[in-house]
Amino acid sequence: MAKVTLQSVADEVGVSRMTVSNAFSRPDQLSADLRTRILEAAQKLGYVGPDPAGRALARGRVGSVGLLLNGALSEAFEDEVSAEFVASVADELTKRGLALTVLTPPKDEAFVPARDVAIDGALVYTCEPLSAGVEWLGRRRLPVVAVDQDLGDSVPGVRVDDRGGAAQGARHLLELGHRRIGILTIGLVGDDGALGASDSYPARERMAGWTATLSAAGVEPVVVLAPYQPTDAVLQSARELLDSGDVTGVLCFSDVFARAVVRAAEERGLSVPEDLSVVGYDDSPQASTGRPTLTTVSQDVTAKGHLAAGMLADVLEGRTTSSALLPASLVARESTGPVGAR
Amino acid sequence: MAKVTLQSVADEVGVSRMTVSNAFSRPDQLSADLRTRILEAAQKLGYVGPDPAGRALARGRVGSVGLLLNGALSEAFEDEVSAEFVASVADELTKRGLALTVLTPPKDEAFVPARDVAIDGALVYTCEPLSAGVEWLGRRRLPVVAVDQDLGDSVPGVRVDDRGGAAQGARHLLELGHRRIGILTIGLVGDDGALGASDSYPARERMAGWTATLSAAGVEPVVVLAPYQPTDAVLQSARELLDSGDVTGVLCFSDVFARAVVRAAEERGLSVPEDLSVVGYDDSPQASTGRPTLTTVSQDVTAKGHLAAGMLADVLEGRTTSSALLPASLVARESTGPVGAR
DNA sequence: CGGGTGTACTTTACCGGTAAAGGAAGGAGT
DNA sequence: ACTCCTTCCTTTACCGGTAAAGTACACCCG
Repeated sequence: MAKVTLQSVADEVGVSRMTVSNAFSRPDQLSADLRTRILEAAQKLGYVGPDPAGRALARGRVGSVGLLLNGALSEAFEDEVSAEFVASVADELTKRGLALTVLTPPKDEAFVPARDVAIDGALVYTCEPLSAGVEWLGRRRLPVVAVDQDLGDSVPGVRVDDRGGAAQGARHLLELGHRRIGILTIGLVGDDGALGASDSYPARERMAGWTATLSAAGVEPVVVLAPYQPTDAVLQSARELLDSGDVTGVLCFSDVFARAVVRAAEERGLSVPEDLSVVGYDDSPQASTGRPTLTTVSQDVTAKGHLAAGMLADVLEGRTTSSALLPASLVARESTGPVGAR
Repeated sequence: MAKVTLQSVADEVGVSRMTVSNAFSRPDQLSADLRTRILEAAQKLGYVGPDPAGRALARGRVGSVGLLLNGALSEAFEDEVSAEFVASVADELTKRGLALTVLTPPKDEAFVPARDVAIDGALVYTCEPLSAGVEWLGRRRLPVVAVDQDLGDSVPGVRVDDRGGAAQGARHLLELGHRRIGILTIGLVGDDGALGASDSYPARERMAGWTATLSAAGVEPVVVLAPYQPTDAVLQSARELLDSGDVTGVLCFSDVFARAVVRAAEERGLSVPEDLSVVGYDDSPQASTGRPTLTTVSQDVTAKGHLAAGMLADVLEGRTTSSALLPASLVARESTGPVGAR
């Protein structure tokens, strides 16, 4: 079967190639009658519609944007909050006539998604700013929207008021009378296998929010780092935190971390919140599902996704956009209570 | 800044366009020395590398494959098991030099991802077979690999032995002495809002495995349907199941369903597994994390993703492939026990 | 009846690459 | 010295579309 192109349909009907193109892409440019005939001929020949690759080249737009994620892709998808974000991004993009292409970290030099995949722009989601992927996107001069991250003033972004959210969590513990407070935040596994502080936007901002609030009250927190994964490593860090200081309250980087702290507390015969108050972060589904339900900092992830995707779509349509800062709010649940309640 | 193309670099160096193309894409076709000069000139002019869109048209291959998901995208991403699958697919594809483009269900006729996005092939993941997306992929004659689904003999696929897995779950309960058994499986919300049986491959096969095994033992199960989402609707169905029959064991379509059953049981003052045994499905993280840990049916989702992606990549490279059936195995944990243990 | 305004197509001129065949020059083998 | 490879670069011939400007004819109006 010879390949079916616009031209073959044009020949069949006896019109110009351009007219067939219009029949599919700009119906208002030809008479309804001719359009019908063209569509029928196309059907007969088995022509499905304009080839996206050819169209992309001619139009100069591909119709798909990239999503650049950090290292382990599985992390992003397995985390309920990230997953929700990705879903809402895809959702909004579809509305705007764009598809979503996942830009994974390259396995080797031969194929680098951020360099080799046809996209019109990209969303950069919690990558460390120095990521090679970000650099390629820049070299290609692709429009980029940063999410939960600061890529400089020239790159518009959507960020959450992580500092403010963290501050609310800290204030909450202070108001409950806690003075010996621990922080379980995220660390990056370095080359030597040891954990170092993460300089990602959320890590930095949340830490800033916590420490600023606590030190204003004269409280010096005990800080312990935990890796993003796996579960037992997180649990290990949680144990470490409980053992290293006699804390009555813990501020966590995520709800997963908070759950680990709760578990470590139970191992030690401590009840939450009677003996230990725990504040999570993200308000992921498990915050309200498990027991005790977690006091946590909530953000509207869906709105974040819609907004980020919309911003990128706007930029691609030639509109100008400016960065946005979304609010975060404390949700008090069962995992926190007055100090010394028992 | 004028657009920088292969040609402009060629002019700068004084070689043919083709040579510059080779410098980037086929280094073995020119001398190392010339290649260096070309790369330097490219750098100087700000030429990043061959434009993916142009390359796609010329090569006839785009370098990206689609992933067609069912209705709500958020479902796929929020489910830990699906997320893991997607991650492993993306992982394997990257190794094979392919990117992953998410084909969302269209919001309107104007933009239909499965029709309008440039891809070389697609993975179809648990879509109801009659999905419009699948049809478009067929019309475009794109290579497709089906996952957890039967798209006919002409479409290669990766499936899990859901029937066998379900049978193991059922046999497990029978061996523990259970004779009054309930099944909480998935239903589709129909147009009228009522739940109907799902005819998806996993739903059909698991049900077949359960009922075949149970009826061979002379047990007639109580079957209740639950929607995939949201949590409280699932819980409602779980309550219904417990109320509608005096069962001592329940076989569930997923671990989420199983958790709902456990919760409904607790509401009624029943302990798991003393008063009620519950079998989940999928062995998702929450099966081993929460309490009680869930007896469930495990499958190697990562292997499934790698395999499916690899099969598609093989097809694109001209190799022939045949469908695969992966094993499923029962993992006995705390949520099941001998009938009448108390 | 001349001129302005649509409507409906066609023409022209690209979009940015790559595969495969073509040639020219240098070296090895006999 | 002649032939046969190789190596390295160039030539030719597309890949499948679209934007924008051009042409032709019909219609409306004063």
